[in-house]
Amino acid sequence: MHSPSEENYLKALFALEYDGARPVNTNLLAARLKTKASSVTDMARKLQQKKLVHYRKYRGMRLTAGGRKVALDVLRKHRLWETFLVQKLNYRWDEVHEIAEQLEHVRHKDLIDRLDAFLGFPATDPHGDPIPDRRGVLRMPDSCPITVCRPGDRIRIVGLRDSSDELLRFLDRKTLRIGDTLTIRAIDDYDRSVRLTGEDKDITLSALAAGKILVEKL
Amino acid sequence: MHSPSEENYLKALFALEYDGARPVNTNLLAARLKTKASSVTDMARKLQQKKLVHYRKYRGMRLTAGGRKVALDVLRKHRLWETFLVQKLNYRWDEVHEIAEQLEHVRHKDLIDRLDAFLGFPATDPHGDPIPDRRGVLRMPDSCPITVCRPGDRIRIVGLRDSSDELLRFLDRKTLRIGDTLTIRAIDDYDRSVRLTGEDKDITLSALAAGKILVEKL
DNA sequence: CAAAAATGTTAGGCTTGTCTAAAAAAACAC
DNA sequence: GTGTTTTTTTAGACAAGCCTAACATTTTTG
Ligand SMILES: [Mn+2]
Ligand SMILES: [Mn+2]
Ligand SMILES: [Mn+2]
Ligand SMILES: [Mn+2]
Repeated sequence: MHSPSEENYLKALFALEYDGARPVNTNLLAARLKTKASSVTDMARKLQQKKLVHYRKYRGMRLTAGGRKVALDVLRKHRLWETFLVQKLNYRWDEVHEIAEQLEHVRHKDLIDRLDAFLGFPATDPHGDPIPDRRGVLRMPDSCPITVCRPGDRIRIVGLRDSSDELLRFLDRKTLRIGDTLTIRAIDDYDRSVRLTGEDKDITLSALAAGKILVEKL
Repeated sequence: MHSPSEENYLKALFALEYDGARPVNTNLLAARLKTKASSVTDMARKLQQKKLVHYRKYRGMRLTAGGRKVALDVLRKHRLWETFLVQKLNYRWDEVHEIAEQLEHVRHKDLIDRLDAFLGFPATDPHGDPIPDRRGVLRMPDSCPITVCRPGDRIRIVGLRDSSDELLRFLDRKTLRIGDTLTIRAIDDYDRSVRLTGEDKDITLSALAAGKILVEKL
């Protein structure tokens, strides 16, 4: 079907398009995949032949409907395996990405649907990212960064703008987790830093950090 | 470290040595891996360079201590993943081999030890094969084929001579499983076929089938 | 033990995925 | 709009892993 490498390219392509890059530039994809532009060009031609992307020389790539479906299948696998690793094997949320990066390429008829059932059909992965369903439908999160909240708002943390290990460990140090319920106490006029309180916490976040944390208003 | 292909060669080498082939012939390994003799020769040279096998032209291969350890690690992973697939994802025992063939190559510091703990440190896989411990120690099974039993013996099925899908499905049809306790009723003088009874079964096995089933006497 | 058969190795080629360096095209700047 | 800078593609190379066909060695056999 598709090689691990092809799957990685398609998943990266999906992520970049999701973030608004349309079409996706050669160098952008190269940076994301830590590879060289020339390798990306080679893969672009191969994926185009397989009708997984639209590609015109010097004009970048876009996923076709078929390529998008493959990308969503890989994303589903990635996020379900991450959920397994955290919920069942007690990994920390900053340790699972690289393992899932390998597990997402394991291929078998209904392995992933059985894993989904075993995990109780989770809606999101350990980082708060929505898990595509088996048809490839991705729930659009109804959330906003903390930076757009007002003092007095009651909020719940539902996701992150990115899941870099640095951000994840930062949140661990602040004892903030997906699902936490908090109240915005104040936003400082000088540096837009945010003071929040929860159960038994009183936390101050820089505007930089607050901008990475996605919440829903309660 | 080692590529999936190298790991597959080492695991196959271990299995063939375990069955008594020492040294292992090029063609034997080629048949086992469904590849060509010339590919095996190529890999022999590479594994020798990595000091994972001893190899002399025209004389076959033998695992070194290092190669044996790698093979046992892969075997451990294979059997633990098989156990996971059967116990947690409800796969049948004849479906899990090919999936484990992929999962065994996933590499991460203590993934397999965590999986081991999650499964409750199983001693054997779904086919009754012993699971090497983390140091690479493989418990030697104390079992014999049904064919060497005598009428009147009380036995427990503990393993199989091979785990081919055909044998596994044959045993399913006969409602025989690992762990079943049975009594040998008779061995026919004409064709050495065996009649056994258990809980609520009365089964006749050909000598061919009986020779594949490993039991311990109670 | 010499010829024949079986087994194993080498030579050369293919594919996938990667890279560097050179060339081409596009975008930017004045 | 022309020249410069940036981006992208092409050309050519390489490693891994596999293949076929030709050749070499070992084993078997009469
Ligand atoms: Mn991956
Ligand atoms: Mn995630
Ligand atoms: Mn394998
Ligand atoms: Mn097994």
